[in-house]
Amino acid sequence: MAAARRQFGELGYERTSIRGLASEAGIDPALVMQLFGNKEQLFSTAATSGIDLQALTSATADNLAEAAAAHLFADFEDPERRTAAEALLRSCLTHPAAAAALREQVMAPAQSAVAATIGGDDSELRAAVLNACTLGVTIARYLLRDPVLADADRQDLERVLRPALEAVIAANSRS
Amino acid sequence: MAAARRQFGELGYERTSIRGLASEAGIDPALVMQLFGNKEQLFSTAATSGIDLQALTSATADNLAEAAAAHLFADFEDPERRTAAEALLRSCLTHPAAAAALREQVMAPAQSAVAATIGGDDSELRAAVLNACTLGVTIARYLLRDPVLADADRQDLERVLRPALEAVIAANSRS
DNA sequence: TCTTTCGGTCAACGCGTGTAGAGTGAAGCT
DNA sequence: AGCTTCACTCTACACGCGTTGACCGAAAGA
Repeated sequence: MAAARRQFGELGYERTSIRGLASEAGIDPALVMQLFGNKEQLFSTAATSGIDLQALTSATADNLAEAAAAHLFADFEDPERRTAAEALLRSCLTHPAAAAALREQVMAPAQSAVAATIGGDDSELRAAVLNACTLGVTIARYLLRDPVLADADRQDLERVLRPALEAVIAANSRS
Repeated sequence: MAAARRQFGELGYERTSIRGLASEAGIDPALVMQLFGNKEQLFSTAATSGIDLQALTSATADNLAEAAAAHLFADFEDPERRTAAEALLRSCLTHPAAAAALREQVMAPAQSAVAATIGGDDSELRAAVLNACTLGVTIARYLLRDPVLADADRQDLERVLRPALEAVIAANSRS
């Protein structure tokens, strides 16, 4: 199961084979079938478990930008939680179920939580933009491994990113 | 060739088969081999052609945020240019060559151009964050099709996003 | 007109995949 | 001890894939 998450996270859904994953785990491929029924089901249980949006929902308007930035790191700096999040993100552009899961189980709840916190005009759109920006930084840093972002200190990155998030939060009037 | 870009853009590298793409184009799969040699080569010529960073490199510090936002739309609102960009982006998380191409042929040049324009402390890091944010919005809107972002007006989206980009550009002092 | 070349097609190979079903050995119950 | 159940493995199937090399008809050159 840990092997499943690791391979899904590293290779994506399509390139991950049940045979390869089973051999990494030291078990028989057929056992994987017996336990999870399906490659699809294995993926969805591997990728959608361990998603935790509490940090976002419990934030106030004051510390929202900080919470969003911290949330970005919490999912990926901790090796335990990283694999599940990486599995979901890695396949979200090529696997329809992963895209749907990310949209409906991560982005939509996060957006409504953020929208409720910031309020004002366009709160939904601004929440969506805020999440899209953190998504972009996450992808570029941890998945795409853009050299500048991947090698940056967490503090430096947070210091640069936070003004952007705060700008989205603060611009709550139709100009 | 148009069919190749379309399928790579819609399905990603792994799910796109030469057979399927050839039948959409009404030709024989073997002809594709003969013309491009390889699935890999076909992909790289389909995905890396038509990348145009001129809008970014020729921007000044004053209109950089505007140029970056406009650049985001230019690649995806125009159906002609969209397919190539979409093909590259769709596979950038699962196909190593696509990731490398995106990093080295798109993000790195864009970052150095932006960094040169904004200058100041951490210019490289801030350029990377700026590009990551536009990348995130692009992915969420056009690839992931997040409902809020996908249905938003171009003007509304630009109005919300621009303050964020400007904040990254403007925060050019170590606090 | 005969020959060569060339754009294009056909059938096929070898491989890796997800998946199914029969089989096996140990453990637990009566 | 005998039977049942369970966790697990072995073998095999059917399929779709990228790729190849032989083949074919038409255009061009002698």
